[in-house]
Amino acid sequence: MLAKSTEYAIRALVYVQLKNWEGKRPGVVEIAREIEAPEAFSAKILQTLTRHQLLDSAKGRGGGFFFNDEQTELSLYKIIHVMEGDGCFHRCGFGLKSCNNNNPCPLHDQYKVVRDSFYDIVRKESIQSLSEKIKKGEAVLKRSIT
Amino acid sequence: MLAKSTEYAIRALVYVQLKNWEGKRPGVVEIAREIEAPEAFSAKILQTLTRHQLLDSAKGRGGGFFFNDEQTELSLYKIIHVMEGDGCFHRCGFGLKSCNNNNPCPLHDQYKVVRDSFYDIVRKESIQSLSEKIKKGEAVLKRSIT
DNA sequence: TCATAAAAGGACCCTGCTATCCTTTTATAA
DNA sequence: TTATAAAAGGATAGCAGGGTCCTTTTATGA
Repeated sequence: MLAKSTEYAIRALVYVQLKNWEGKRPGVVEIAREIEAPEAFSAKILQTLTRHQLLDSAKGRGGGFFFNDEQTELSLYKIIHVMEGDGCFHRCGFGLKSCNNNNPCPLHDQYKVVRDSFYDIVRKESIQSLSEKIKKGEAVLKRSIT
Repeated sequence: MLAKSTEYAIRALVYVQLKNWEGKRPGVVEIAREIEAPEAFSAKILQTLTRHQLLDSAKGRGGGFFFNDEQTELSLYKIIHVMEGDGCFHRCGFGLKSCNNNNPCPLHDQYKVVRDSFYDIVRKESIQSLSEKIKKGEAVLKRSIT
């Protein structure tokens, strides 16, 4: 459903949030290791996120990634939008270009329900809400080594 | 959500079903034109479908594609399974390899609902049920020219 | 039996997403 | 003020999915 780069982006941002709450600013190497993503590719993705101002970064010694605006919640929708556009919330499940209520494909109504409920999730959930769950131990960011 | 080739496959099969009901066996050229898909690529997909026996074909003059087993419904699930496997019904929405009820990612429960309801749709709906809708004029197979 | 219409099959190309590498810029601590 | 740690950025490789083309096989109607 989501592109791999988008999945990495979300995992990376959650990790940054968790570290920020500990007063730390992780760098690319650490982030990539912890979210189990390739290092160079993670760097590219973090670059994209900072360029679009979903994230802040500090260069030079002691630098790293962090959220400057601690107030506003960063919804998953915003991240998806930056990483791959929002086509997946509009496209027809059947592949038709002009599928809508007036000109519905045979799957239109059923698919719409699925697509819309996914949309609702990514509007509601945010980097902060996901990070909270992990902090509380209700969820995990990567495979638990056990 | 679905691969392009899977979308073409479903549209092609629906078209074949509609034509079969008229007592006709359409060929690749006609099918590709009517479902608005590239001809050579459609041929590849139809080949895959017949090889997996979701569809029958007759070579030579007067040949074409058709359903031999008129009784059994062909669910969308079967088509998806043949075209791209069923990974999309099991994969974690967050990209984690070992995400499950015991080791949930922060999106696990919400995403599961979406994924499962999509699964239900493709188990219930079939080439026949979609074709019926089009026959009754409740839905369209391609952009209505108007 | 032969010309022809049709599907089957194999080889290949192209594009976009995934991923890597190397250089440049920037900030800081010593 | 200089060595170093870190992100930014550009160029490019790898690969899978999407797509094309050409040859082979098969059936049939004339």
